[in-house]
Parts: sequence; structure tokens; C-alpha cells
Amino acid sequence: MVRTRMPLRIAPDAVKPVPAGATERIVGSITAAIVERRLMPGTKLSEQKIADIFEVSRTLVRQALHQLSRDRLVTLEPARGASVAVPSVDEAKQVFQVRAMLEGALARQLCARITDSQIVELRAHLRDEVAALSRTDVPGRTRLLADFHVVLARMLGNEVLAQLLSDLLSRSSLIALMYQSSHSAAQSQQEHVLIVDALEKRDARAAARLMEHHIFAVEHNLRLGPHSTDLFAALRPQG
Amino acid sequence: MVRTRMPLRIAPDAVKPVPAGATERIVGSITAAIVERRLMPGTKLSEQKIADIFEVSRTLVRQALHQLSRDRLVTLEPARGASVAVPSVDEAKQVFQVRAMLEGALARQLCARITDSQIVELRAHLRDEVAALSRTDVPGRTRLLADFHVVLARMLGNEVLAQLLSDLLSRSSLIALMYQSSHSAAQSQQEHVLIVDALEKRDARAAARLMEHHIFAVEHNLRLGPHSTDLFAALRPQG
DNA sequence: ATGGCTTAAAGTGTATACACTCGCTTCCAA
DNA sequence: TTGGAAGCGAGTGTATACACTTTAAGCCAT
Repeated sequence: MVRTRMPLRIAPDAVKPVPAGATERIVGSITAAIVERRLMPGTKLSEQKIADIFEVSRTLVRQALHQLSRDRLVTLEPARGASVAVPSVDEAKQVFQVRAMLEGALARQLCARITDSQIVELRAHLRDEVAALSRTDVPGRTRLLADFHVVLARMLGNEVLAQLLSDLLSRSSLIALMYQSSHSAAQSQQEHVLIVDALEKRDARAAARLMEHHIFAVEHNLRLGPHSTDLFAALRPQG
Repeated sequence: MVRTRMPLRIAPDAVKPVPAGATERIVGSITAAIVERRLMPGTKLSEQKIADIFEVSRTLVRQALHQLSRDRLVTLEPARGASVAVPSVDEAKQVFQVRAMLEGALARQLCARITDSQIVELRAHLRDEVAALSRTDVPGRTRLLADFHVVLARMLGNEVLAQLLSDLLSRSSLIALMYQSSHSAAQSQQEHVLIVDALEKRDARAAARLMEHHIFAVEHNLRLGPHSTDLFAALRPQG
């Protein structure tokens, strides 16, 4: 091992092209690819292929896939490898039920502590949603519509809740991209506006009711339909 | 598929001493060790030492530790290894807040669908709790008091909720073993009885209120206090 | 004696190697 | 032709090897 003398030689970030957590980068890329509909449910995720794409060893890919399986975004079968999860309708209903319970209570509690500046922040977010919708920016709109809920959780100052909800929303996105009819995105956005209106009025009962309605509306827009698969094209750019 | 004839298989199960998921066994053992107070918060978890104890390679130990870090039971510092998590008071409050939100709604919804046979099942569980308390069986009592909540979640028929709550309860156990005063276990048990009473009467409002009270009562029993560490003695039996 | 720097040891991070399982093709026999 | 079994290839599961970081001890200078 070469012992470099330089007193200030410590520049570990500059050496490695990966700024933080190599495995985190893979998790993020695959998560984004799934949520943004570049990877369809059921797609086989070969460890070696992904390792080649990211130019790392299978070790890191394995870690990433295990992490993703913990988030229920990929399914890990004993000796058959990993594939993008194919959530059942039952599981979808359960996810939305939990979200309704959690976010209903969230909306209720938020009314008691939300500040005016936070309302302003929410209005700005709503404008971003509208912009993404009018641009028919599908990945951006999906992300923004999901982020709305995480932003609300974070405004409660409860990071545990925010993290939990973030996981549930990833699963919801996967479910939605399988079943949701294309027009309901605009409807979701309008419901977001109503929720913010209720929050602004500090109407806890209305906010909770609207939030639960919103989540159930999304759930009731589930449709059935098969999808095809790809793999290389989806991950190659590696955000 | 099933081979109708089945001539001579090499008995693949007999070769491996581990029946299912070697990494799952490690996760389970460490989780149990933490929840049952055999591993104190802050204890360093050296990969090689654990690998020696379980007689596997560091690879599997690493997987297990990563999984545990996802459950927030262990903390993973970049190049410094893993240690049993030391949840802050803030984090504790957030966990209990989320639990109150989730389980309040759970109690409310459960009143609408719970069956008489499920009530009987809950009564049996309460008897087990009392038995564990009278025997001063600390590990058993901890597990049973936590299981009560998971049983309720499972009675809703929502596996997603059950899984989520199970994770939150592991974290709660870790928090409780740091801060909880010794006598509140009996109090918790009595509050469980009150909750089941309300469920039996199908009184949704009372059930939700009692559940939230129960969780807040546990939270308000937090105390401060340092702890010591060990390691080998805790894991050696490897249940 | 003490503070700071050098150096060795221990431990983590990643890669590679090897063993085993699963699925498919091929080949043989009825 | 067809059923089935052996063999082959692809891919996962686990272990080991190596590089780098951290930590702690030791040494020199002040």
C-alpha cells in the first residue's frame, strides 16, 4: 500500500465518481425507473445485467435489490431472482386503506398546527402540479402528485411519519401505474386543491374527509390491464 | 412441478443445517435479542464476531444488519460499522404519534367488523398476558404486550397494516426498554382489557379513545437512564 | 511529561470465485 | 411420436480475498 505523505491529501469525494452510497444510487435509479413507468411490473431483474449497467459488482446490486424488496417494490423468489413486484388487487386495497387511516389522521392533526407560510408552500406545490399536468409530463406529474402527500407529512414535523408515508406512496405509484386510468391524474390534482383549501380554513373535519375521499377515489379508479417489459433502455441513463 | 415417480433425490434439505433463510435466522436472533433486552442500545455489532457466533460468513451478517437498519433497530454508520440503535426522545415521540394515529383508526374500524370468535381470541390473549406478568416472564410479557396490537391489526384482514405495525412495535420495544419504568407493564395490560371491552361492545368511539390513551400513557412513562453493553452472552444461544 | 505525527492493527466496503439450484434442451427408449 | 431423464447453461447463494478507512498505540520533538 502506497503511503502518500501529503498532509492534505484527503479528497475522497473527488476520487470516487459516486458522491454518496453506491448502493443508494442503484436503489434510487431502480425506484425512479419503476415509479416513472420505465420498468413494468413483472420485469425480471437479473443481477449481472444490472451490475453491468451500473458498472459495479453483483454485491452492490444484491444489496440494492434486497432493500427494494423490503420496500415491496421488487419480489425476491428463493432461487429465481428478483423481479418488479406485481401487486395484487387485494394488496392495493390494503395499501389504500392504510393510507386513508394514516393520512386522514394527518390532515386532522395538521389543521391544528399548520402555519400560513406552509399554506403558501402548498399553493406553490399545487402550481407545479398544474404545470406538469399541462405539459403532460408523466414522470414529473407522478412524482409531484405523490410528493404532495409527503410534504404534508413533513409539515407535521414527524419524520417517522414522512418516511412511512413515502414508502406507502412508492407502492401506491407502482399500483397506480398498473391499474389507474389516464385521466384521473387531473382529478387527483383538483382534489389536492380542495384539501389545501380545507387546511387553510383550519377545518379539520373537512380536511380529513376530503383526504379520505381523495384516497378512496384513487383506489376506485383501478382498472385491469397487462403490460410488457423491457430493461436495458429503462436503466441505461441511470439518473 | 411434482415428480410422480421421485427416484433418488440427493436429500437437499438434510445437507443444510439451516431450514429456511440463513439470513432470516440472524435477523430474527438479533431482533429477539434486542427486543428481549439481551442487547442494550449502543452496543457495537462487529460483523466478524457475529459471523463467528452464527458460523457463517460476513456476507450474510451484512445482509442481516442492513435489513435491521431498515427496521431502525440498528444504526449503520458509513465506515464505522453497525450498533444497536439508540432512539432519541424525539424519535420516540414521533413513533408513538404515528402509532396513535394508526391504531386509533384501527380500533375504530375494527368495531365494525370484529366477530364474536375474534373477541374470544382476544380474551385468550389477555389471559396469556396476565400469566406472563404473574410469572415475571420479562421476554414473554414484552412479546405478548406487543403482539396484542399486531393481533388487532391482523383481525382487520389487512396484512399491510399488520406488517407496518409490527415494525413500529419493534421500534417501540427498543424505545421502551430504554426508558420505560418497570411497573407500567401491568398498567398496559389493564388498558388492553379496557380496549377489548370496548371492542366487545362495538363502541367505536370508546375503543379509539382508549387505544390512543393507552399509547399516550406508554409514551408518558418514558424515563431517562444509561445502560451498559455486552454481546457474546446475548447471542450465543442463537434461538 | 505532553502534544502531535507516524505506523500498525482492526474493521468495513467492494469485488471476485466457487457451489448449488433451476430451467431448458437434447437424447434415448418405448 | 412421445414421455422422461440426463446434461448443459444461466443465474442465484455463500464464502473468501483484497483495498481502503478508521482507530489506537508508539515514537519523536518540544
